[in-house]
Amino acid sequence: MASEKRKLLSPEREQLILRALNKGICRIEQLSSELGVSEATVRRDLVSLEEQTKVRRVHGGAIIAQSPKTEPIFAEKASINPGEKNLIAEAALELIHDSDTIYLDGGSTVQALSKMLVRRKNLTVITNSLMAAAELMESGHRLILVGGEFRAISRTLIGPLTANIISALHIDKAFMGTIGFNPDYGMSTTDPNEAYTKELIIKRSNVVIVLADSSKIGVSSFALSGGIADIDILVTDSGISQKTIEKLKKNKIEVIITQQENS
Amino acid sequence: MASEKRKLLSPEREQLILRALNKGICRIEQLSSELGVSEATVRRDLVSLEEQTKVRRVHGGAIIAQSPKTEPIFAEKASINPGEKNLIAEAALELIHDSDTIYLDGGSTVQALSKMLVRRKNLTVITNSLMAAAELMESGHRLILVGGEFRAISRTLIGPLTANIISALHIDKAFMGTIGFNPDYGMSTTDPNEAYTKELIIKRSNVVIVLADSSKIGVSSFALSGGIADIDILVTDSGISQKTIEKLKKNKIEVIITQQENS
DNA sequence: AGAAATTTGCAAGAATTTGTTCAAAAATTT
DNA sequence: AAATTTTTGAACAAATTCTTGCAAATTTCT
Repeated sequence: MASEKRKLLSPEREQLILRALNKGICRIEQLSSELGVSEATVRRDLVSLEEQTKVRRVHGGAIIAQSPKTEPIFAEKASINPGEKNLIAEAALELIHDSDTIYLDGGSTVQALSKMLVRRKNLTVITNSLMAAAELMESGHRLILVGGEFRAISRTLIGPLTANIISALHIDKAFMGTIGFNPDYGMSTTDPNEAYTKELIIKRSNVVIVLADSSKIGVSSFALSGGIADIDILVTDSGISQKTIEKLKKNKIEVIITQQENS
Repeated sequence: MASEKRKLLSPEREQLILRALNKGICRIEQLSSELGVSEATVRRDLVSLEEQTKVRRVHGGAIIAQSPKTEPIFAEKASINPGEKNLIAEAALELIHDSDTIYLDGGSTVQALSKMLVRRKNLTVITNSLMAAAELMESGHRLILVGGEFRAISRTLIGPLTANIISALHIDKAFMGTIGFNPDYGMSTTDPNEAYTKELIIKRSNVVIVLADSSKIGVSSFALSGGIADIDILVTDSGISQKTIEKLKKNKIEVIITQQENS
């Protein structure tokens, strides 16, 4: 779609290459013609990107590396730090009361919360997460899926189509997962379509609650998915720094910190 | 028959092999023809995948290493006579070509069809069935869920909210399951909301294909979910009566009858 | 503008990958 | 248990892709 005649500088090309690679694997020849440079140049860019561990080079092309900017696949992610995630989910559960209308976002922490919802009654649960939906199928709660395009890596429904249903709903409390949480800018995630859906939800919610363990804090990913001003409550663990807490409180964000686990 | 336009890079092949293996396609020869590469190359890929402990090689093919990863997301209820349903699904699969945009309804026969879609490439699959969605999660096809209220008994999304997304879509071929199929009145089902969603889909589809084994024919349920005039093709088994076939042909419905099984 | 530094494109040699062939190994049948 | 068929592993050739050195072009700095 972009055949620019103007010469591109290497940082610009690398950005374009990364964007192309986000859609999957790309071969050298294709990148060369899309960017209008020789294959040798593409190779050099890829070498540079590989040194930054952003890309994995393979014979004939390259694919995005599973770096901190990319999500681990769902199965792995769930097992990284289950104890911490469950503590955060427990704290979040305290915010949910019988007969609430809540939204559950994707992500393993929110997934942990969904497992606990049997302890509440008569909820209306709206979600874009197929994992959460599977969990709640037999729960007896009213369950609404937002619909939209399926994103395999996060097992969520995302993209413009989600707007059709989300705009018809009203949500009391939205429980959001995230890839990165930056106390200055807000939440970020890897996929612009996923970010888009998150922003839609935030607009339709009375209270926005972010569930993020402290390893997410300070991390920035590709696409901004909700600014600091949109967030009402952050639930996290004790790994968060005092400085960050102060900064968030200045932005009127309530910070809930789980108790330290005794090991 | 297979669409082999460009060369695939080894990571792409490995991805496809993993997908195929998840579906039970496990012989070297099958993988070789699916991917359009020689058997030696498939073997080399399998060796690589085995080194990553993603696959276990056996004489004649390979099997996936971690089975309890993707399978138990949505529990599957054992079907009553899977043989007949699979035959119907096989016949329906012949109506689907690479790059089609299709809709998959709920029901076990349509579910059987969804399992076979790995044999097609680059489909856009729209569905309201969580079972079908679970099946297609790793398939590589584009997958769109319609969203809406979840009905536990059928594991489908139904009701007025589904209209928001369905009305934004256009469908080539809709594969519909049903509870009852009456040659005079059409399809019927037990839940009015489910019937409502079925009718929406039928309105947005070029070709409406009903998958119903002969035990459904003549049965009428509570809520009408699609008149005879809306139906283009019926795929069923040889239990259908000649009289019914005549009646349907008068209504311009093509009847596809599966071959009798030899046991 | 001119010079220095960096980047880009090209091409030859090196390295990978892929398909084919064939003997050894494994499974199946007689 | 022997014979037949099938599958596997290894070696080799052909084709593609990668690396590297070098000249031309572009950008940057003074």
